[in-house]
Amino acid sequence: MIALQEPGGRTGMMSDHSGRTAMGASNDKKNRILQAAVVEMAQRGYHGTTVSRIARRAGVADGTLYLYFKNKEEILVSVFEQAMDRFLSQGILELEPGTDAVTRLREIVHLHLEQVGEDHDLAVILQVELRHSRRFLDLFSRTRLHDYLAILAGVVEQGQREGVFRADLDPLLTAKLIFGVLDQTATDWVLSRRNVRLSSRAEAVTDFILRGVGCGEERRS
Amino acid sequence: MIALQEPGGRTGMMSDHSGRTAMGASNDKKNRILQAAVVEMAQRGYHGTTVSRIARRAGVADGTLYLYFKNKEEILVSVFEQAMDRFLSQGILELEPGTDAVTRLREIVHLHLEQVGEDHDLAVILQVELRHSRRFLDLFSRTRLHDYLAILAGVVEQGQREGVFRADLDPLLTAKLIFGVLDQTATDWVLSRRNVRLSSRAEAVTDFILRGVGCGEERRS
Amino acid sequence: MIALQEPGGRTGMMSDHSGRTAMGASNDKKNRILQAAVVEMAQRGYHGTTVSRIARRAGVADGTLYLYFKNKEEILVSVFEQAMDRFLSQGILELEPGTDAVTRLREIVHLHLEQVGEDHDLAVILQVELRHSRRFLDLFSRTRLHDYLAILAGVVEQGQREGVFRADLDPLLTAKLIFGVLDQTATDWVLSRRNVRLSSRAEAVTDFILRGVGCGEERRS
Amino acid sequence: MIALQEPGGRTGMMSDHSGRTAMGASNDKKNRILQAAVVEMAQRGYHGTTVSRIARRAGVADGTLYLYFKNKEEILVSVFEQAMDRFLSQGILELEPGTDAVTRLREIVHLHLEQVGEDHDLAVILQVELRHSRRFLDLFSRTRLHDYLAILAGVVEQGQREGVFRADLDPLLTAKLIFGVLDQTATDWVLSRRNVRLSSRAEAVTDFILRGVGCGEERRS
DNA sequence: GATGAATGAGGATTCATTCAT
DNA sequence: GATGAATGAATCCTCATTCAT
Repeated sequence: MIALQEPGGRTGMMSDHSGRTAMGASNDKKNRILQAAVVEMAQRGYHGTTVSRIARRAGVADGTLYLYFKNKEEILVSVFEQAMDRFLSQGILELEPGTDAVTRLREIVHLHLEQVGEDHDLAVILQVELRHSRRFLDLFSRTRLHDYLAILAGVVEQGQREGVFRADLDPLLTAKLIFGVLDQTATDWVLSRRNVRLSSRAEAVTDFILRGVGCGEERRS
Repeated sequence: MIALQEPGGRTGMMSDHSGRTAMGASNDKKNRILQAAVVEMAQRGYHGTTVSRIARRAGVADGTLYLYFKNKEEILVSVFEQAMDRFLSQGILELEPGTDAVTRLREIVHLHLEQVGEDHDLAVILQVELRHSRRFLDLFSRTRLHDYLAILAGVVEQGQREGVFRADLDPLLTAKLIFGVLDQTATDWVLSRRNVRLSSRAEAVTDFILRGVGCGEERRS
Repeated sequence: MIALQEPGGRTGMMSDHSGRTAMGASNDKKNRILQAAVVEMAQRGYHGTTVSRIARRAGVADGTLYLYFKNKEEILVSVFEQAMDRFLSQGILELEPGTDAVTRLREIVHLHLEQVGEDHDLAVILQVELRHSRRFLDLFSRTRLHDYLAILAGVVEQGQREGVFRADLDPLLTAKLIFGVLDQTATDWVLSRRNVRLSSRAEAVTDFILRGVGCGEERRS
Repeated sequence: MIALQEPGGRTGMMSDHSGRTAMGASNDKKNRILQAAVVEMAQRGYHGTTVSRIARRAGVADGTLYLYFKNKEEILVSVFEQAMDRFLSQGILELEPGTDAVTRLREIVHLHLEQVGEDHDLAVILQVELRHSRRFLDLFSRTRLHDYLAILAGVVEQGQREGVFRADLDPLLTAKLIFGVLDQTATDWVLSRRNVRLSSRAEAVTDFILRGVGCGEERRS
């Protein structure tokens, strides 16, 4: 699992009793660099982020970054991957498939918003910086997002089998629309920066997804 | 065509009867610069776009850009504004409010996708490059997008008054979710670059917005 | 012809009356950069030469170098080519072929040593820095040096036809050995840096080439 | 094999009876470093050679190099000295002076070309890399080369005493010209990299040195 | 003696912006 | 208005050297 340690020197102390200093320290430093890159990128944006600033924030020399990453781009890609990993690994991909489609959808919506809403820096990266170039966006779309959409599409199909979702839906297209709703909600939250929890919108969003805007009368048109 | 404001306010006076030379030429040059910037930005991305390349493509000297724009950023902001203007001005803002909400929504969806799908360069800018930095995203959100969302919210309210949209919807929140669906559809199209027309998805999208994924049975849960 | 102007602002004045300032100035600046590179390279060596130092010596900004040269390497290659051009263009390649082989050989030896001995900075570059890497040495060998050796070999053949050079000599091999004698003489002069003129050794060198070390008795062994 | 001096002077004491471990191992590691440096330098050139690469090739840590050499330059100087030592120690300096001058010259030529032609890596260093900078060239000229030239000059003088070399030759100057011929032959071989043995040219070279290019008729001019 | 992680000075290159013509 | 040569600040990256373990 990829959990970020806190930077700031605390983790250096708590090497338990395992004496695994070598790798522990190395991992620690790499994580400190990544964490510094996250903060820099969230604050200054992808191109405003300089190697020197990351190094300074991480408390290491500029050259040290190159012991852990091939170049600047690799650092930033790692930040993206970490953000995605963190977003996806904590729950969404492991939702037990036993439950019914509606419940699963509800849980996914909740988890999605909860994950994004948990760390504002990572949220900025996920919702803004990650979209930075077509290259990244493509990368993002074709790897992680693809898995995510597959899960959503699976839920749609499950719902169709259970007879609770409309049978005429194209599962993948629908998955993308659902993702659009979630993504827009997250981006709106990142930009508006109100003091509400992002996940507090989960209900309304789920409702929109399940029922749309209509109240049923339109259905026969 | 979109009328671009003159910078500096001077040339705006000498319109019409003065012949097209003075302002016509000026406007022409400025437009050429903007057009060049659009193409460069769509091809190379926001940060890959250099002043020199824009100038070369526009067929003017580097220094000339600074006669029409204060700096590079202003050029790019103008490109964004132009993209938004072009997107919005062609219909959406002028939809006659006489029709019923469902029809209006259907028309908006159709127009949105048609507009974005019309010019691929502008679509890339709108869906990808515009999202690069929080700064631009903020700008985008707070100005033009805001107007757009207001219109969508208005349609939602209209639908509620007409009794065809659920009364418990928050109009603005719902407007954002609708926008999310449209935006995701557009982004997906830009990235996948298939040879389908973007507007061919209008039906499915409208349907999703109006009815959601559920088939009604879930409504009472 | 590639003659170096003097750097130091004198040439800027003497634009005659042609008013060809644009290209004149441009050429002037490029030459100033090249001249500065020559001095830097002679003093600090190939790798001790930095772009900044060249720029400073040339009296221009660092970035200006890149208006005239693609990168640092191109500057240094130009210096080499200039050194070779200057060395070869002034006489050796244009020796009238009417004279007898011995006279021509004598003239070549004299010209070679005179050319190299004329400008110490260029001599250092020619005799030391040019040998800097196999890459340059190869380049040097395969282009300019090749022409030079062909001329020398031609003189050898001429001498053989005239019956004054031994008939059993391989012309090209002999040309290389002659070049070796000249080159070593030049390098020795560059390194020893006595106050003798390099060309003062021309007689002894010619003599060595023509007669070798033996006094004839050895000939029949 | 060439005995390398110990740096720091300490280990030089504990020779022979102490077993081969202490000094043997030390010498071994130092030699491995030098060998690695030779290969790296021949392949990548003087400036392309990094401390890390030498260390990696030698199978030691970067820091270890600094236990045996003060800095990078000292390693490279040692490589040069080793190359020169190896070149000179194997015969040339120990040619028995009993023989006549012509035979000795013939032997020197043969040995020179044989030595250089024996190890291509060392040949590259001797003929190309050593010439990189005036600094190294000076070092080269003033130390080992000086001894070599003295021997050549001695042979010239001997030949003059024996009456087989012309009496009007300046011995040292002549020695340099002879060296020039040998050196050029070696460089040419290194660069052309044909599959001929370098020493196969010994005859032609000796012949050139002894008789020059003339066939005697010119002698009285 | 050995290690190799860490350092940080140094250098090539880009590019937005200016300004003399 | 138009030009484009010139600028120089800014930035990524390399690599010789050190030093705690």
